[in-house]
Order: sequence, then C-alpha cells, then structure tokens
Amino acid sequence: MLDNFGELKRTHSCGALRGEHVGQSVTLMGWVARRRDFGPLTFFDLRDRDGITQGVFNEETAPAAHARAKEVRGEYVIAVTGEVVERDAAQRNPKIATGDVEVQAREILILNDARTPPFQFEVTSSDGLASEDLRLKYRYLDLRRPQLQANLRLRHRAVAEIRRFMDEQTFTEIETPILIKSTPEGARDYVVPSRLHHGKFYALPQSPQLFKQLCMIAGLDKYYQIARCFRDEDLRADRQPEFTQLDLEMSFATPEQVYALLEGLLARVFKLIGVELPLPFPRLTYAEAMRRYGSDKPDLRFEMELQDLASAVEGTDFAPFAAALASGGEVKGITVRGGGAALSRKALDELQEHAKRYGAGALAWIKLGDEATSSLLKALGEDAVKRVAQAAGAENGDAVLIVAGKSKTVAASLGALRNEVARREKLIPANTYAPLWVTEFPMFEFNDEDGRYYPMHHPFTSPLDEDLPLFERAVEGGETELLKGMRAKAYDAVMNGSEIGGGSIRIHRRDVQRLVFKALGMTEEKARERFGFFLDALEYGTPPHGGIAFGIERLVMLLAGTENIRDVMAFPKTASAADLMIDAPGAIDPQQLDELHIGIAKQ
RNA sequence: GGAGUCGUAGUUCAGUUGGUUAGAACGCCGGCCUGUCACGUCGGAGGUCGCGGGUUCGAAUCCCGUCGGCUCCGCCA
Repeated sequence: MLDNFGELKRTHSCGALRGEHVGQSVTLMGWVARRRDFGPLTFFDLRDRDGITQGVFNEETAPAAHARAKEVRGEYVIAVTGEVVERDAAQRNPKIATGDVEVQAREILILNDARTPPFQFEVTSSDGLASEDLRLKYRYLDLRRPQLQANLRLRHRAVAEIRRFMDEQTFTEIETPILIKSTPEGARDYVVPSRLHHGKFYALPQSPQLFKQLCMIAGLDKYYQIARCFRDEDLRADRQPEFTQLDLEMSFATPEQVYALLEGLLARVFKLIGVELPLPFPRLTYAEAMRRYGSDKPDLRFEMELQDLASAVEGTDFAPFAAALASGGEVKGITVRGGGAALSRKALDELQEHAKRYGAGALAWIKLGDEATSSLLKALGEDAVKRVAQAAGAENGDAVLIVAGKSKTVAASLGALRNEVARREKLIPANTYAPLWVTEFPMFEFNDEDGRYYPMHHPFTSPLDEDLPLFERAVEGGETELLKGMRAKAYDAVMNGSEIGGGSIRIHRRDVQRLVFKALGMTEEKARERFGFFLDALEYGTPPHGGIAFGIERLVMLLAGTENIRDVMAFPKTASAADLMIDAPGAIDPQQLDELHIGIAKQ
C-alpha cells in the first residue's frame, strides 16, 4: 500500500543537512539509494539531486515507522520526517556532505514503489557501468547517476552564463524557424514532408546561417541564439544528429572583434569551473597549423611539432621518399621525446596501422637508443639515418616517426599520429586548457573526383581583402588554379584538439557574392533558384557583418572533462541515430502517409 | 559506404584443445543481526550463451549470414 502525498512539505534537500541543523525536525523526500537492515535498526541512504542523507529507523523509538520501513526497497520514493541528530565521531561518514549528521526517523511515507531497476546505476569498483544500449533504453534511470546530473547542471550553468554575457554585450536573442527549406550545400538535411503542399518538403536547419545574416540586413545589429541544429550525417563520439550551438552575428564586425568577444565569453564560462583562460588566445593561420601540427584543430597541450625532413633525404634513391618529393609531396616526421627509443616493435606496428587509416603508405622510424636502429637503415644507410634524426631534432633516447607522400596525407596521418602518441605516452597534462584561433582558412576546397571547387566554410564567407584581386583574376581571367590559394576571413576556435567553434566575416557585397558563385560553378540562374531571397536581400543595404557559431556540447564536454557527447545531453541517440528509449525513428500510419501523399518504395 | 571491437543469469564478467549438470561477483527473494554507510552472515531462485543457418557423434566455443551497442575512416562546421 502506498501512502497519500497530501499536503506534506519537504523542508530540506538530501544534500542540505549539516551540524547546524541538529535538533531540528525535518522532512526529506527522495529515492532509496541503499538500505542496511540490522533487524531492530535500519539505515536508509535517501537520495535526491542534491545528495544523500542517512535516515535511521529504530524499532525502540519509532516502532510503527520501523515496521513500515521494512517494506521499502531500492528506488522507492519515500518521505522521512524526523529529527536531525549529530553522529558520534566514529560514525561520521566523510564521503558524503551530510555525513556528520543523520535523520532519526519518526515517520515514513511510502510515496511510490519501484520495480527493481534493470541495471545498477551506482557504480562500485567491483563492477562496471551497464552496457550503453541498456542504459540508453532506460535513459531516465541512467540519468539518476549523480555524474550525469552534475553534467547537465554544468551545461545549464554554462548556458545561463552565456545568456548573461550576451545580454551584457547588448546582443538580442532571436529565434529563427525550425521548418525551413533545403539547401544542397553542406550536410545532408533532415526533411519534413508538407501536408498542405503536395510533394514538397521542409528541411530542418543545419544552422541558422542565412537567418542570422538576414537579421543583420534587418538592422538588428547584434543577434544571438542558443540554436538547435540538425545534420543527417554519420555520428561520432562528439557528434549527434541534433545538437545545440551558440550562434551569433554582429554588424560592422572585424575578425578581431569576434575574437575579443568570444575570448571574453569563454573566459567567463571557464571561470565556472575555476579555470582562468590565458588571454588573448594564441593564433595560427590555417597554413601554419597544417604545416606545424598536421591539423586545422591542433592540440596545443603538448609540443611534438611536425618536422620537415625533405632536405635531409634530398637526393635519396629510396623510392617512397624520392617519389613523394618528386611529385610535389613531403617527407615529414615527429619526434617522440624521452621514452621514444623504448617503443616496442609492436607499438610501432600499431602506430603504423593508425597512420595508415589516414592514408599513409607506411610509417618509417628511427630509434636513438644505445645505438641507432631504424626501419630505414638498409635503404638509406647509417649516415643518412643520422642526418634525418638530426634534422628532426632527435636526441639520445628519442624516436622519429616518418611519413612520406602527398602533403595532405602526410599532414593527416602525422597529425593523427601526434595525438595518438601523446595519448599513449601520456604527454597530455591533466586539467589544462589550450585554446587558440585558427585563422585564414582557405576559401575553397578542390575536389579531385569531380574537378570542382567547394566552399570550405560556406558560400557566404568573405575572402581576405588582399586576396580579392587574385580572386577576380581567377574567376574573370579564368586562372582557376589561383582559387586554391585564396584565403577567407574564416576562423575556428580550437581547444585541446577539439574544434569548438567556427565562423567568418560574411560577404556583404553583391559583386563579391557573384564571384563566389561563379567560382563554385554556379550559374546566376542556379544561384537565384537556391538563394534568390537572400541575393535580393543583399541588394538592400547590407552592412558588413560576421559572427561565429559555438558547439555547446563540445564546450560542456571540455568543462565536464568527458570524451563523449552523450555525457552532456539528456536524451542522446546511438551511433546509428536511433533513440533506444522511445524507439525512434519509427514507422507511421498508412493514413498519415496518405495525408502527406507519400508512398514508401519497396526495397 | 568501409574497418575494428563487443554481445553468456537482472547487471558486470569468466568459461581451457569442441566433450558430463555453463561458473563468479553484484543485484533480487527469504532468515538472523542495535551503529552500518559497497554492512555482515546463512540459505534460495535465476540461463533462448543476441538471432538464423552450417560443420560435427557432440557447438557458448569452429564456419557463414544477420541484428544491435561502441570506436574510427569516409561523411559532417
């Protein structure tokens, strides 16, 4: 039998009671986390979002309550009324905040019973967390874990701080539509069929990009939004099909103003976890980041920069190196300091496998132990190997890992290897935050397969002013090769090897916009068809403007110190974009399909 | 689209070279216990070895397929 809740008032949370409350009569409500039954004496750990308080039921002093308490099982929801008493010195529990006191129960109400949970969400050292699919199916139970609750509260505090800050900076929070129109640029769209318009579809926004620019054209001057975004692409540990961005845009803004604003904002947010970010953030151009770190989102918590070994191997007849250099590629390496020379054959094989995943043909290595050993010894000879090691800046005890090939492949594989080696060799200091700006991204990416140029950021990104003449020559003069060198006023905010934000100064001039579309091989008609409303808008007095979008989840992941985006979302999806709790996506009624004029094609 | 890895009791896992009745811990149920806090202790229940097929006298174990979780490449600001 359950008890009626009635008018009973909770007086304190389960994390509130301290020595100062001793003697008070209190009523706590919560879940039974654990029960320790000694017959005439029974202890309960009562849990709510604030913490845990021990309740004591004594047969001698409160026989009715004690008898009732016998019926209680794990995760029952109960209300306990009693007196706060101080624990004897030997009975205090330093592991919980309320451990100096306990509640001597007079009365208990069983507000609800509970089935035995399908898994234990209190993790002890002897057994691990239940499998993720089970926890996702019962997400509302998994969320009872204090760690997940703490993450969600941290996320709330971060978002609240962001709103405060943006308000102080006189930004206006503006909501933009969720049901919009598909644009073929960028990611795959999630699509929603229209009932009123046969055969037509809305798309969910990949980001509020065009709307925020329209806000600038409207003269709203400073816009921001904590915006949900949708992208129908494959998932990763830090990627979900729907996610949240701090999206912002400023009129008359330069990149410097965007950097300053965001640095101020991030400094405020990181203060929430007691971290003082070093201001201003260091900057690297895209070209420099790729050259020195092999990545456009380098992890600056450790060194291990890429070393150019081309001159050290110049003139070699070792085919992989010679071929790479002859065809305009590179030979580069990273130097593993300290323990590098102790890397086992197995470890080197694993690292080679890792590098191959990113397109490297092979991984060459040099180990400077008591004597130099190297996979290149036969091919290059001892002198050349030493020369290479020296060029890499390697000293006794170090190892050099070398990749040769196309610049892109060398960067990708060595960049990935740099992270992997740092992780394995424990070169990454804990509780360290290394933010930076990566600037001057290329305007375009050349696709080898179809021979076309694609925007690296999006087609509304402004070129660098000094590259404009180049741009005109490339597009109007037909020197399309020049497009590869064009730089944009585009920038990413990077922290600890994670891209947490990206933005740009936008094109505000119709003539420049026309050049971009032309460079992308888009006819004026095609552009009109896709973005006509926007091109019209550009002609009514568009201020120079720019902004940035920030991944809230990635930011909170850094704040919470977790590697997985599911740890900072209340109801995440699996790697196959399914929700195991509500069993989404699901089929819909034939009737609903009819209404939408949709038929499902047979496989 | 591709690769790796995992799937055995409610949960986390072990399970030898293919061989008798598939084990442990935690949880659950019952008994005992007045100071525990991962209580202790005694007893008990609990299994479609993800699913389907094959090889074999015999399959949790070997093979093929398939489904699902996770991670990565491709993809994605």
